[in-house]
Amino acid sequence: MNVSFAEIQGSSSGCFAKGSPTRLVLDHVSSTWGVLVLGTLSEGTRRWGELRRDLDGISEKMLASTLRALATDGLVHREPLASVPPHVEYSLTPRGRELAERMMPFLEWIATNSDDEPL
Amino acid sequence: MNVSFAEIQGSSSGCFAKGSPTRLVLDHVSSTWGVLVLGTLSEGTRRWGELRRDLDGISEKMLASTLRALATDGLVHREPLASVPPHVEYSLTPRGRELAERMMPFLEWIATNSDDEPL
DNA sequence: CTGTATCCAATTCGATACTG
DNA sequence: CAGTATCGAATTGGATACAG
Repeated sequence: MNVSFAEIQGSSSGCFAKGSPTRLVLDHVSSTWGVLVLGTLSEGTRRWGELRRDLDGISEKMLASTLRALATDGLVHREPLASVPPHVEYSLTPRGRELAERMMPFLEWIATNSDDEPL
Repeated sequence: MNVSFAEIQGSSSGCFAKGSPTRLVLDHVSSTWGVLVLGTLSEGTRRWGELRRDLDGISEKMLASTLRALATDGLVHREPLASVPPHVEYSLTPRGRELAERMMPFLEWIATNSDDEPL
């Protein structure tokens, strides 16, 4: 391993500590829907209704709060279109794309190693 | 991005779907304490009491259930030592180490990009 | 020392209904 | 279409006490 966990933690004194900004982002991103929203948006821009369909099983409440959290963290961009009927488009910010890229190898490993492996 | 989210999802038909083994592991690993336990164990073997001290703020209940979940997933190895007083050592399995390695770039990015960045 | 059991508070989440 | 408001159910999480 080229970077140790201790080094990461030490890099900003008590990072991942309860209440730290780092920890907040970690919580947002590592939540069930956070991961799936970021993954879906990594495919491209989506409208509210599309996200709701793609993320099968998500409630409107969770979709709203997940998007708001990620937008606040500067990972997701919200673009309201001045049209009738109203449309809003969601996409990853450059930061969001960076994060999503680093998340993929991780998700890929889980997908290929956790769907049937015995123990 | 070299691997798309859609490809990952499609790779095992409905992976990350609610109730799938993949989703279970994702939930365990992406929980607050799951990440921190894996990170700490990536530093080396730890005893129960050491983990409790290192993971400041964790309750015995959460430590127990997190360790049990990760052990069930085959990511953490539990080694009871036949001694008095009793000792138990926890360490990452080979699979756990693989996962931890893939988690590090991700954690590193959050640590360096989310501790002060404005927006 | 290493846990398990229990109780209780706090939070999360989903379903539904409703607004701009 | 794109949300917000509200309520209740379910889950999570912590503190404490206790057992092997």
